[in-house]
Amino acid sequence: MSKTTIRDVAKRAGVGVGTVSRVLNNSPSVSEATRQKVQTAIASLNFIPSQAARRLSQGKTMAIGVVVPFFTNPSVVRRLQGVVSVLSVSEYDLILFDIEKVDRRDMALRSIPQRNLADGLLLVSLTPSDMDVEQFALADIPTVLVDAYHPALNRVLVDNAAGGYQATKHLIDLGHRQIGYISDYLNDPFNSPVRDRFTGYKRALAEAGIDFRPEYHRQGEHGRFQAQQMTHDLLALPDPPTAIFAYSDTQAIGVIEALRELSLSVPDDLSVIGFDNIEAAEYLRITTIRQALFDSGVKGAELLLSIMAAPPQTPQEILLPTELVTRRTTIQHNNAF
Amino acid sequence: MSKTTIRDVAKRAGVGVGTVSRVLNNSPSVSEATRQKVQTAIASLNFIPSQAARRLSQGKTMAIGVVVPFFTNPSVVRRLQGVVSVLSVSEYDLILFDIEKVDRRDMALRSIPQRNLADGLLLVSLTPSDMDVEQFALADIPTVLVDAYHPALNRVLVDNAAGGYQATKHLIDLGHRQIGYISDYLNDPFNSPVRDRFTGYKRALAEAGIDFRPEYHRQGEHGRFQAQQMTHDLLALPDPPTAIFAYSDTQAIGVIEALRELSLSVPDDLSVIGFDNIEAAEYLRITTIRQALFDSGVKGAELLLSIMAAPPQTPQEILLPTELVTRRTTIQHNNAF
DNA sequence: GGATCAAATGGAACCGGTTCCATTTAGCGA
DNA sequence: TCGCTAAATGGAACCGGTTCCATTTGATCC
Repeated sequence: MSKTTIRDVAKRAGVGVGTVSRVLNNSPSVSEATRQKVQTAIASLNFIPSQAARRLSQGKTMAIGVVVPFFTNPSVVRRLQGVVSVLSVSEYDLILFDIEKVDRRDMALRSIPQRNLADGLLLVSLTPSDMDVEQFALADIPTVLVDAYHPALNRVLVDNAAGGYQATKHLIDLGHRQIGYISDYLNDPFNSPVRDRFTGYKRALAEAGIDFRPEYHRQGEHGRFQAQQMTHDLLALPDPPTAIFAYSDTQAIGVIEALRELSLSVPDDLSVIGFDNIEAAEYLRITTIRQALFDSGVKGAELLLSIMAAPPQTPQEILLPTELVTRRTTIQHNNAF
Repeated sequence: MSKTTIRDVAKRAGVGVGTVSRVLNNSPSVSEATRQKVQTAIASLNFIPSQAARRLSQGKTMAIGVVVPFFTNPSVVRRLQGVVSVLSVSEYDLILFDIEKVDRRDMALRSIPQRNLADGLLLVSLTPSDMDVEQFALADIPTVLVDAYHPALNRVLVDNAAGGYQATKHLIDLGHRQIGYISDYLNDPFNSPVRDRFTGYKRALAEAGIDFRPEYHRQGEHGRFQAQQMTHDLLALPDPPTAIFAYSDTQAIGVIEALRELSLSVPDDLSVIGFDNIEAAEYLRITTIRQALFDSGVKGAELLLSIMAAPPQTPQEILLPTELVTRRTTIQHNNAF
């Protein structure tokens, strides 16, 4: 029942509303004696200033909207944790939006800036369309992309092409020449990393003089079970790969489970490399490409805060490196020398 | 630059502000012709109603505050995913608060209802103090606890004592009589599950006529590495346990890593059982106690929404069951029969 | 002692919606 | 055609803060 207002406080303290407001905002131009009187009145009335009223009169929301797709995806969660670690110690509240369905994407992305309930927007692993970007500009809302790209927007990126190259190169260096790639759908317009890693994969193959074999590339919905199925498909090939590069660690886990089903040994029968270095990859000793997931969230949040403080002329870009982490799922291939 | 207001729209459409407001809120008492005029004006001015103003005049925030401790804890994340799955399709926004430090707990819990920026509050794995609860009542803010208990508040609970009993009973049934328990600090006032599971552990021992041996119980900060260390301590005992019950799967992973360091085999040399059934437990084939993590979040969010719609007279309680999931880290103990 | 100026304070106007009451308009029956 | 009621509409007041301008207070200096 916090219906006490600033005017009640003013009356109780025997001062004007402006003075109470000044006390609330630590304005220096209030005498110590008055400040005390007001503080006493606030305490005795159990007064709680209305955030809504403050927001309306100041024209600021003191909130940041964070939009994530598939909140169940572990790498998205890890990035979000980085975002949260920064925002939870900032003066901004974090409003979380989860977009599970593609058809909700457009609606959500359009409605968030419109309702202007946030002073800034952070999109994680989500590529906005040109129309969305236009909306952001119209609403004049500072926006940062994490793990997604748009030329007009500030972004924190991971060098996915380099990562795809590193992964494939690692397998090639181990003597593998038949290397499968299991990934999400390449033609998803909102998922550019899947294409970038594929580019790196093909470049590594080309450099090593290995022809790209389309039948070695399988694509499907992202997920452990789908990857498991695709692995079975790959291994049913007349000339199956000796190593598999999985687009994500989650998918690498699916690959490994498929092999377990077939009583095949990893890495002796087949080498597997993942991507992301999520926690489970460490537990399962999966060789993978580490990308700074948590850090990308941190950097994204920091970038957003700095942009909100001082808007840059041109979109900023932060590029994070990838790194090979060698564990137990990849091994030298015993070529028929 | 969304400085167009409802008055601009009214002028443009040649109607009163009240009528525009009615159109915005789909009031039935507007003629179709007028509605069209207003819609046209809204579209041509690119008008965006201010959420802040609406909130102030309506006295509702249309937001729900969700507070989690240690957002990096996988079981907390899983619960949160359940919460998000419900709220993201509701008409409420989700404001996320993460409390990493204990000293921020009090401040956060007190300030959230105070700033009344949420119509409802959901605390995950976080026990509020009596003083906090008083604040909630004072602010008249509907509150639900998930995985935490307070007599005056609505809650969604897991039967931790039963789970602790099940875990210990399972080990006893396998022939183990020297059973260690690795846990968080028992005296943490805000962590009641740790005590409940301990109670179940002791009850199972007592029923089997096994004396509780204090040296078999180790407690420390929650975490994989801490559990790893405690395992080393336990195994350095003159008469070490043959099985270990870990308070959480995360800690069970630490136990297993310690054993790997000692070149001991799980489960042949030592049986290990965890708690929670997080995803990694499945990958690592860890025997554990399943609790409905995701579902607890779903139930909590649903309960909160229903309470906000119709406040119950007495605090509601939902109790979720636990279930033994047998995998590869526990095995029959070869007793000296 | 009086003039000057800075500090402290009061309070109306404002932020942009919603709501409710007063007023106008339309529809219908006699 | 008049009267009555219901539907549609206009707009002031309000939500509870902030801000800015006008005013009061008090100290300083000549």
